Amino acid sequence: MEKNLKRMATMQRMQVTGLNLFYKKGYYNTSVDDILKELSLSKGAFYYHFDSKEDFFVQIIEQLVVRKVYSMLIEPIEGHENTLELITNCFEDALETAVHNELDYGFLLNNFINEFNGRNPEIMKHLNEILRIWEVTLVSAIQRGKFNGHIDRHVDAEGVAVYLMSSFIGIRTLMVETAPSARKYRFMSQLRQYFKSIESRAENQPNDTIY
Amino acid sequence: MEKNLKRMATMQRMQVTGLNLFYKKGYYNTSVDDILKELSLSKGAFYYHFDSKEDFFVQIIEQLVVRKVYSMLIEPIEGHENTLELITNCFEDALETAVHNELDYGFLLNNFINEFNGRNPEIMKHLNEILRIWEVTLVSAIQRGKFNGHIDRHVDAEGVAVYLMSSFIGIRTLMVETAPSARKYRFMSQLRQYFKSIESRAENQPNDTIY
DNA sequence: AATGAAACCGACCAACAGGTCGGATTACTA
DNA sequence: TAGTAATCCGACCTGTTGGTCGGTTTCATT
Repeated sequence: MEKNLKRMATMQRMQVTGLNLFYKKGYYNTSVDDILKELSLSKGAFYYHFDSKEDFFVQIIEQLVVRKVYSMLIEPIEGHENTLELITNCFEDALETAVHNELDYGFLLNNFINEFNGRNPEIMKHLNEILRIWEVTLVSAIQRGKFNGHIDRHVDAEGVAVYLMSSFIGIRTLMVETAPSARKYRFMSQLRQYFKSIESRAENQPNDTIY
Repeated sequence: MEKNLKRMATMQRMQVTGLNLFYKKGYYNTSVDDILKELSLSKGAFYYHFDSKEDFFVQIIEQLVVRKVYSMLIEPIEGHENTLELITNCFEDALETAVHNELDYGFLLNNFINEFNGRNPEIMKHLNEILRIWEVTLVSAIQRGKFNGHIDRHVDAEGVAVYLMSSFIGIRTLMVETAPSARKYRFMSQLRQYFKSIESRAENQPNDTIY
């Protein structure tokens, strides 16, 4: 068990800087040597731990990307309170992080999906899987909201989920390079506006105490 | 004038297949030879007409991408009728085209922005410029709507524009590979829902004849 | 101290990238 | 039809890519 410690450490070091570079420069535009140079490691070390560049990236997805998406977009909306509020805060936090991130290149998933779509089905499978989990999480959050009475019973949970994902993916692209903070603010305002339109009507009036 | 005819024809042929390949495989992942092979042309012909691969791409943006965005997203919403309806129809058409496009790789602008962001400022300048024009067009459409009385006077035009762009960019990513038609339908439903929430109140009631 | 496995090094390879260039074709003009 | 300019060809150059491999270092165990 403890033998693997060094192995794990090296692999993780590679994966972390690998993800950073892939995110910054793109997968196809980042060479294995680029990553190795940053780590002062050799080709031998790399191919000792990973079968290929592709295998390396798949492991990055499974080890790092999945976790990132989980902690950023999945777990924050798994509570049982007012789900619209949960989602609002979740998006707010995620976008705020992006604003303060000095080097922002947009939504990780979006970038990679665009890069691999139609080119690498194997990797696309992994990326789509993450999207699917996000979607499922959102759908069940909306349904919880409907059950809780926070969301109007007539709204289409799947529709709302798709709409939310779309807008989030898009705003992350729009926030790179051009007025991220202002755009975040405008986006959040309109998101709240939209949420108001799918809230249960009783929510807006004082006569919602149905106990 | 007529001398340039052949020149123009060849250049355009190169640009058209160039754009297709760049869209399909990405800029960095498409070699000049790839394009030339498809056209049965030689390196010499390419570098006779274009200074470099980058120059080639810039010209593609100016000649083809700009026009595409214009005819697809700008011109359709420049009318003076109910602008929310114009935008709805515009998005509907654009997404429908995407659904029927056998090989769809997402929103052209989004793909390229993700690929060049942080890597090629020169090209990013051109892409951001197109985004800006789209934004301006949307903003003035919303303002026209407010003036017309179709849109509530209190809504933030810039906010709506950003929200619309975001959602469109995002849905185009979500429509690749996974249930494009269903997602398009859900998206459009929610877009209409959102639009209802920014319509002028009088619009929803029969007592809106203010003449 | 000896040993053997795990971890790492770095020279090397074939394939391919963008770009050059001297020459061959083609097409227009006189 | 001769000549000249526009167009195109394709061998070639230099640098980079993902990947290989024989060898060296590191380190726990005996």
